[in-house]
Amino acid sequence: MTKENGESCLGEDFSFSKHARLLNSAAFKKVLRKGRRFGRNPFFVLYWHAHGLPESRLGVTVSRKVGSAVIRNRVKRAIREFFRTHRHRFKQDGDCVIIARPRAGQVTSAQLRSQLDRVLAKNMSAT
RNA sequence: AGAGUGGAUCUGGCUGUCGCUGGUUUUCCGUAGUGGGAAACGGGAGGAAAGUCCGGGCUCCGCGAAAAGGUGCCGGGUAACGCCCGGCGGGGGCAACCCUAGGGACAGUGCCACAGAGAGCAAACCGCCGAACGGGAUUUUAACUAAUCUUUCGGUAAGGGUGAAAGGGUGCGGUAAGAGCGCACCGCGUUGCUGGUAACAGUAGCGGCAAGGUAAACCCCACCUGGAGCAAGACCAAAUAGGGAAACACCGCUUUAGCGGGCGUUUUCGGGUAGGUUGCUUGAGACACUUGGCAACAGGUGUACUAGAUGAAUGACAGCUGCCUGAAGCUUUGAAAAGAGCCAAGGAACAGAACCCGGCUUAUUGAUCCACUCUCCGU
RNA sequence: CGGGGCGUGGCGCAGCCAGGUAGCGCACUAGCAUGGGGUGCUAGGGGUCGGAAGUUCGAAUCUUCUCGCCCCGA
Repeated sequence: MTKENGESCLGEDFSFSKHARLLNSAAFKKVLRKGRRFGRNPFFVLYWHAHGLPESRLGVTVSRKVGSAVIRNRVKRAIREFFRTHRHRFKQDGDCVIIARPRAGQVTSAQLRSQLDRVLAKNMSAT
């Protein structure tokens, strides 16, 4: 745990194991109720809740309104890939929940990544 | 060469970097035990994984019948089926071939709107024909002579008209006019014979139109089905609240023993939520060869083990290269029409396992192979 | 993943089981009553019943397939 933690602080580790994910319904509810909405655009809504642990975690919600099972899988993979590669830009001591809105199912993966980049650049500096 | 029919298979490949997930091996940390981390190796979506329309396995509940529901030409296959195969009947196509919920309407009940004279033990509106005689009208005649119309009674299902459907069709005879009234052929029903396991087909005799449609209306007949579903079920088991039992302390009754109460404290028990483990992937299986069978399929031998996630993995990026379309231009064959090659650029669908099988249905890109039919040309 | 329900004018609903005329309320248009508006009265327009096949003489209704929406089971 301690070794891996030191690497992640340097921003060189691109792994994304189970420790970095929200794994049950209670964790999601905690972030959505007690956390704060810090970013929003027509494709996503982002929530943040500080938990005190040294490692940041991610939860992704894609409802059935986004599209079929193939489209939902594509959106989830794009969001997780972005979190994995841009993890150093997120704050390290909290949980993040990204909810995809219905328009996210109508664009390509590259467009999803650029939209996430814009919403993160705009809102992380403000916080 | 063109047009078409049926069936089968596949759903691009290779390399690199960064990731996810389960398995095996090694190793590190920690523990009474369960465990946590790292590295290496080799696995990781489909023909429909979909819709959930059927049939099963598996699990729990129930176990007497009935009700309710389903299936429906015949024979076979199958664990079973509403599926598949082979036949029969009907319909379509020049043909290869395709489509077909296809039992029963003399067991019973219901419905057939509108239109039409009549619509379910049928019916006479216009017609056609005959008779009655008397009255009237018109024409005609030497003459109430003849004809037509009108009235009444009767015959008729040929023709018209209505309708989805009007109680067989065509032809000849027959008749006052007509009619299965008679005859021939077709159709229908029925009895036999022949072929076939059967559905049914063929054929002979008889009957004489008696028997309209609708059962995806109720229904009858034959056969089948208990209900729910892996979020089934089994096991482990926090925090909080609540329940049972015991002990201590307290209160009431009582001389004590003891009995009762329930505020409190401690211990303990079982149920059970979050959560976890299991069910969970080796199977009525797949592939190859072979035997039987027209076939579906069945038997035998051999080979390999081939996804198991659970806020839910199977991905992202880059390069090279096959496949398809291919503007303009260039090269080339050719008299021309047109064809071939190079090439920018673009395209590659439908879609994501959730306990597992067998089917059906629906969505869909491109390619390859096999068999067959028709038309044209050449030999 | 599994189990149920609903699609009918602009909106909310009948009609479907038992097949032949698509109707009700609000809304819309026009006229009348009023000095004008509201209100009231009269008249009218607008849907082939989510889509496609089939059964039937005939389908919103019966059967099959399909599309969309909603609800329930942690």
